[in-house]
Amino acid sequence: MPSKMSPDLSLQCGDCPIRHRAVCARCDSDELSLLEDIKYYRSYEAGQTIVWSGDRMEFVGSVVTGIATLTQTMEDGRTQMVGLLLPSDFVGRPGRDSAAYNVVATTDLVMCCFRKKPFEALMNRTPHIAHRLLEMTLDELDAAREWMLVLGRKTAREKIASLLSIIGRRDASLRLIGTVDGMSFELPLTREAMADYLGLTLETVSRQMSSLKRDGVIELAGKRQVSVPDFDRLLEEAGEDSDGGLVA
Amino acid sequence: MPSKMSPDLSLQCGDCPIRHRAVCARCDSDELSLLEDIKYYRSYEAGQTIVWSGDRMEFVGSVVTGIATLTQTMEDGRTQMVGLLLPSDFVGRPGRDSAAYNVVATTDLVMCCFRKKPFEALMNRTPHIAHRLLEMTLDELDAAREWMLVLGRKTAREKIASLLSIIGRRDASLRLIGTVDGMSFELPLTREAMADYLGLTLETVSRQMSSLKRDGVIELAGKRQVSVPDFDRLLEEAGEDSDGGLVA
DNA sequence: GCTTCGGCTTGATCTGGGTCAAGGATCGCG
DNA sequence: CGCGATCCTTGACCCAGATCAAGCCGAAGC
Repeated sequence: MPSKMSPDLSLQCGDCPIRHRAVCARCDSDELSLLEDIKYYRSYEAGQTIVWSGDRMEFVGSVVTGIATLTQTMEDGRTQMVGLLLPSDFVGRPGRDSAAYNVVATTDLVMCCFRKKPFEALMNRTPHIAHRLLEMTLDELDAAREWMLVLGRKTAREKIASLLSIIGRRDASLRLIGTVDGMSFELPLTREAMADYLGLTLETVSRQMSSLKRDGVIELAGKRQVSVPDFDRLLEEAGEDSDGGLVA
Repeated sequence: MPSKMSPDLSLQCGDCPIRHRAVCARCDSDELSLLEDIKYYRSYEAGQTIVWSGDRMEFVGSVVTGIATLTQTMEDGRTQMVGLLLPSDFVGRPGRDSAAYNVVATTDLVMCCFRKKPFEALMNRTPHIAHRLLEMTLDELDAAREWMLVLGRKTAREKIASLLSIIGRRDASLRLIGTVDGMSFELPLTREAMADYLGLTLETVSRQMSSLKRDGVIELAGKRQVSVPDFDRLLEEAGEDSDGGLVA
């Protein structure tokens, strides 16, 4: 999960096209080369489950390209997404040996993985990395709690607007674009995945998307390409005061 | 937030009646005495706000007695509880200088506080403590995500049952009682606070409590004293498979 | 070109939980 | 002992969003 507070200061890891948020900005090249030694890449196809909740997880790592989601499921099939992983986000629970959620690739996905044992050893030897990991976990916790407010107290329309603002903001920061008025991005989720994120049904998601479009809050080119003529308007629809909002 | 996975292994800190979950089990007495040097106690009255979201927070610490909550509020007053702090729970965000949520004492409360700067310094010098802090944050993250499923996908009745099962379980573990059938505990929350935790209204909470009582899932002595004749039945009502459930 | 299929939209209807409103129980206090 | 005050319960009604159902659209395959 993203952070508004901690910009991505981390060093480039070898030939990875993304920067590993797990790697502290203060790490020297020695430490980077240690990371280099234990890393490997893996690709997954859209729809593939990377780990099942409860399974042993033998690596940690970062998303390089593509989108993954963390979901929880009840026996009767109700599912709730509890995390959205975009490029540069970290996956894994150092110190835990099994996954607490299903991790699913929703698009084709490339991950840069580190074998867990050596990574943990490195982490224990390298306070900066441990420190950065705590930072990241606190960021995720903030994001999760922010999401609790969305799930518990917002209307369907506000939920959709909140999700769009988060994805838009995240997309802009990945592309190093300031939040100027008028942004445009590709929605990386199906209506169903959006519904699972928001605790809604896909029909309600669809209706509210149509409604936001009808009211000029967003424009849709096709079903997935979204542009937002006025970001503050979107934030208002999301029930957030136009500055900050996330992580008050 | 509690952990099922990490039992409270930490050493007793000086004269605190609780064990500080922040302190790693492997800490030696030297480290404990360092903690001893920077700690102090504070009391709060029921209803008092300990920190406001966004305010500078100059300490971290543990709840000694009483209950506190973490809440987020929208401008129009809708509020969502995002964390429930029971005795021995840790409060604070090492490395962050301002609070992300309101911290409110819902009963009279005593906290054992550590001044933040020295605590962070100690943490940086003491990998075990840093490690334990990461553990605890991961536990809180699990709890928050578990709660996202509750908020997003459960019915009112399931939400109530989930909350009761969490409080009951937590209470039992504090008192070192195994989850034998037949537990009994004092509800530390008003109906309104329960509603804020569950994303419901207080009327709905009240109705569902009555309904669970009518159906023999719980018994109520007065408004706050709850007994659960059959814990598995409660878990079933909560929509959880009777083992584990939390943190799958 | 036609067919199929997954993803999406839209309509009609139903219902869980919100809202509004009227008390009831328990407590501390003068 | 009566008076608020706080917290809780219960009833009547309503509406946002779920559910059920019927297509639409665009890409892939033949």
